[in-house]
Amino acid sequence: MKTTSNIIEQRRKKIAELKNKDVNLFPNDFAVSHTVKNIRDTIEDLQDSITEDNPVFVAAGRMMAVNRFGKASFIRFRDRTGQFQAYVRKDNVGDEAYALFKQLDIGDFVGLKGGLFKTKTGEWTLLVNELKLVCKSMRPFPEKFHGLKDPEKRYRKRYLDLIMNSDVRDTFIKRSKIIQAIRTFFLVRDFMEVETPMMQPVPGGAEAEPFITHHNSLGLDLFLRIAPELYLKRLVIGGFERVFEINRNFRNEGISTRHNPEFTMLEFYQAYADYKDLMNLTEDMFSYVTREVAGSDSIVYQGSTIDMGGRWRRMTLFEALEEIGGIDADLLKNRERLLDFASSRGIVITKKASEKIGGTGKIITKLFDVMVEPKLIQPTFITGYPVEVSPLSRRSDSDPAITDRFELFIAGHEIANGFSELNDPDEQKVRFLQQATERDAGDKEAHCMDEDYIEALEYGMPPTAGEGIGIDRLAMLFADAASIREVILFPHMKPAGNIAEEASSLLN
RNA sequence: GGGCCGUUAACUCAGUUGGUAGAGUAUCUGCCUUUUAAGCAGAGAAUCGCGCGUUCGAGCCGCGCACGGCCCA
Repeated sequence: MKTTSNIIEQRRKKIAELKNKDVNLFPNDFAVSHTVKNIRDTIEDLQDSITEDNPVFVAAGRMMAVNRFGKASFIRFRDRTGQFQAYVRKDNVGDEAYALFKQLDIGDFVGLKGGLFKTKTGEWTLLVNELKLVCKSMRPFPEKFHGLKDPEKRYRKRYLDLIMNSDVRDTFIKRSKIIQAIRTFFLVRDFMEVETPMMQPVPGGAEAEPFITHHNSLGLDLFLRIAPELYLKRLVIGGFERVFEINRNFRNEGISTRHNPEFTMLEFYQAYADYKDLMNLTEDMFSYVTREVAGSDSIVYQGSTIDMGGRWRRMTLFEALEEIGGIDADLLKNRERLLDFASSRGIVITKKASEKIGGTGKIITKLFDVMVEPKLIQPTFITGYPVEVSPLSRRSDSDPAITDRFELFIAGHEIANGFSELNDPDEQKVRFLQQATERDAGDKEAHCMDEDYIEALEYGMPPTAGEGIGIDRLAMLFADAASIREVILFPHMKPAGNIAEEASSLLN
């Protein structure tokens, strides 16, 4: 315990007085029969026929503001459906209840019963006949006008952020709606929602460094999943031809405005489809979600209007590099010139990518990240990814150097990644071995060999296409949020001092 | 990992050249039965993120650390 503030002491004292008067500060028997929305809907429906006696409402909520006038007061209270004003008069609620009411604070929960009237200024207001304390708050709330702004406090005490900042509330309501819309979209298309392991003996399905955990009784190290991909494809092999999962992935990498170590991913797989089908499906899905969530075909993100309806531009990686990145086509075929070009632009190519013998895939995708990606504001599918950066994708029939794969970019962010699945077990094995070589060379993000997955493929996976979509980044788009922390309820933070100490002593 | 910025009352923020800390809101007391950032009168409230240093003297200058934000890797 660090600070005991004067303001909290005062409140504690008041609480002690209430207890002495046998006031139950935390009752659990107040029966709520109306929400604020019910009240507003009734006003909408009945209008002029409303009197102070009829109809009568019983509502409850947190007191957000109080204007006291001696023997009468206005309060504003809030429930999950909205905020409403109530008027508490001593001669209406009685001396005893009004005396109790005078002891209450902003932040307390109250139960209210009464009819409706219109104030001088024309605002419909609950005329309280009965008032009960439903829950006492022991701490002072942030100031009503400026609210809670300090980002560190907002993230650490998200509950206060949600109470004080309505735009934050709206963001998370929106996020929930996005996920529900996606779920509906898939369910009506005969996809089945599944859950696959979060703890995996071999981490796979993506190129990333995993978190390691340990199972005591099995004496076994396990990895928090970096992707569900290989398990979802096992389900396709098992006969679930259309599956999707919306769940958390964990990647042991830095934290930034676009990265949280745990993040939410949608992955879905459809048998007898290819990557082109999925591009069409993605357009349909985004168009549907946008209409459901934003109520139109477009959204505004960081000042740009983004058209989410209709069909989107499709171009290959090389086309994008030439046309948008302004890179000469001949350059793209020459490894040394590519490296020179990158260094002349101050683009750092990692050692493992530049030293690697053979393909130029990693150099090219890096150039793309820097020179093209930020410019892809309107939704754009990029296709033609090199085989070496796509270890799980099916090789293109027309060009053996590339795969049947796309990525989707919106507002300069990678939003989705999809491809026709590699279902030839022997080739998959060769690809894994290639990755293993890179792993041995020090690339911690290279894909792991997964023998069990190869065996599964050997039983036969029908032609299938699959896709992953970052839900957090999607939520950022709809919420017009510049940072991923604004769309994750409890983003990861370093523990604040004493919490870290307490946690370590807990383990010892 | 690097650069820049921030951390002062419950909240939002000021704080001059280095001279023992200010406002608004919130809180407390009194008045007030149609307010809505209510009003009037009064009062209380600060380990200036933490540590070390410089100095007669540090919120302010220096060094280190912690946490956070933005940008870069």
